[in-house]
Amino acid sequence: MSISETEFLQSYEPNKFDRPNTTVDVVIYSVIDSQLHVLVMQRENHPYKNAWALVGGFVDINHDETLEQTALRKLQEKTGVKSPYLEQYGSVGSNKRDPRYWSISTVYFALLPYESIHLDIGEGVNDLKWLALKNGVVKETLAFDHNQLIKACTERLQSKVLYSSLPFYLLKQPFTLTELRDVYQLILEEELEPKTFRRRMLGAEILEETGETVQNHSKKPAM
Amino acid sequence: MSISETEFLQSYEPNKFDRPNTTVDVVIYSVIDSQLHVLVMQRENHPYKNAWALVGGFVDINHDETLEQTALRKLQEKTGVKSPYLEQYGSVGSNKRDPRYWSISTVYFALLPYESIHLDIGEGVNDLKWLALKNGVVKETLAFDHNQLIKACTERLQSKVLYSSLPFYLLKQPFTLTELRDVYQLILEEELEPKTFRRRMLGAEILEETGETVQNHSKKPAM
DNA sequence: ACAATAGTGTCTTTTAGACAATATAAA
DNA sequence: TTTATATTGTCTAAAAGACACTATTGT
Repeated sequence: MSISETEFLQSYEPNKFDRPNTTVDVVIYSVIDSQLHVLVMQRENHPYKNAWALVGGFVDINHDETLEQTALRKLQEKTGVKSPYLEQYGSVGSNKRDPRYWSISTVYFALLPYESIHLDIGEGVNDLKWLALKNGVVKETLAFDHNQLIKACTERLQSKVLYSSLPFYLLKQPFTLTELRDVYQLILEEELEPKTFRRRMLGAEILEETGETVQNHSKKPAM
Repeated sequence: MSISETEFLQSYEPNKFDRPNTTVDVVIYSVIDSQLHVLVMQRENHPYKNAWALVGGFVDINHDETLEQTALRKLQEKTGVKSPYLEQYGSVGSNKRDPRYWSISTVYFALLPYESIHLDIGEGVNDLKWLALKNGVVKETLAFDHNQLIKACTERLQSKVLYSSLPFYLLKQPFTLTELRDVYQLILEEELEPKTFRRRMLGAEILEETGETVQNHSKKPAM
């Protein structure tokens, strides 16, 4: 009196149970004019019509093979970048965060050098713009819980930065050690001792000296 | 020629779009006989009928208000524990990981003192058992991608342990510093200098001395 | 007294921080 | 030469590691 797994799968009906909506949102970071920014898009449709929101959208189970592919697809649609630094922050899910329905959003964050970005507004979106981050938050009020998501992602980013190479992904290669230190300082919102910073970076043996020099103001460093 | 948000919401039909199945799985850690263990349940139904799997199940949008509540519900059903240490690892989602359908699992991990657990098999489950962790993995092959999930969670746990108080949640209070050190060593799978360990723990000012002593083998510490 | 384990003293090494000193190139 | 910024030297302070030593209690 039992069926095999094959028989079970053949008769499986996914729509027999109520399920949450599932979306992916991406916090896209870049450095513009010596300030950390996040990309947002203006929604063309309800809910939150005309409000600004994180880059994101529904998981398309007919085209996306994985959650990460949903994130990459959204990111590429808007910025043209195919292989960014992309990391999952985590998921938020509740019956309150989206007025339509019980909703889960899996949140990713991406780090892109500004020079590699070619914005493309695409469908379902009125406009795109960059919002400056100050103290880990943006001033403008965004759709859904997206202000909170930015805050949480930025805290995660800050906590990971000091002993990692994440900020590399915000700069176009090659870069000087001073430029790199500036980016660390932007993210952490605090000063770093130049000497200590160099010691750590060179000690980590991730960097490679190019021999090139820069005629910016005075001397020039390596990468 | 446009409708208001209220009108939009009234006519919203969630089932118009295909959506993934959404589940929550919990990696429940506890220390038994000086070994780190993970709780698994034997599935009563297809798919993977009779195979062992992490404690978990579908998000019930009619009863759960948040994703975390789904995790807490599952955890309480099986262990009776109401307020464990619970943290989200993240989500995995793909069209391959569940033979039924495109599936997202949001993975949590929990730390419980073994003494506070009262196992309850409940419905949909044949049996429950603890699997010992060795080198961050369990020997037995589990359903779905659950072996990978345990591995990933354990790595996360290891990376967070050293400068945190997480292992406190695996011990029943009060405990001795030696017991605490043993737990750190179990998780990290390496020896810790007793002197250095005491310095750090007492320096962190999270612990409180009880004055009590233990007649275990010889002398006795504080908490 | 001895064995076993808890806990301390203290020396060495490593790492971070502070900050003065030097180097280079543009104006 | 002056100025601005990059880069180094070096002293100090804090933390981690090593390891021998002392303390307590059951046998």
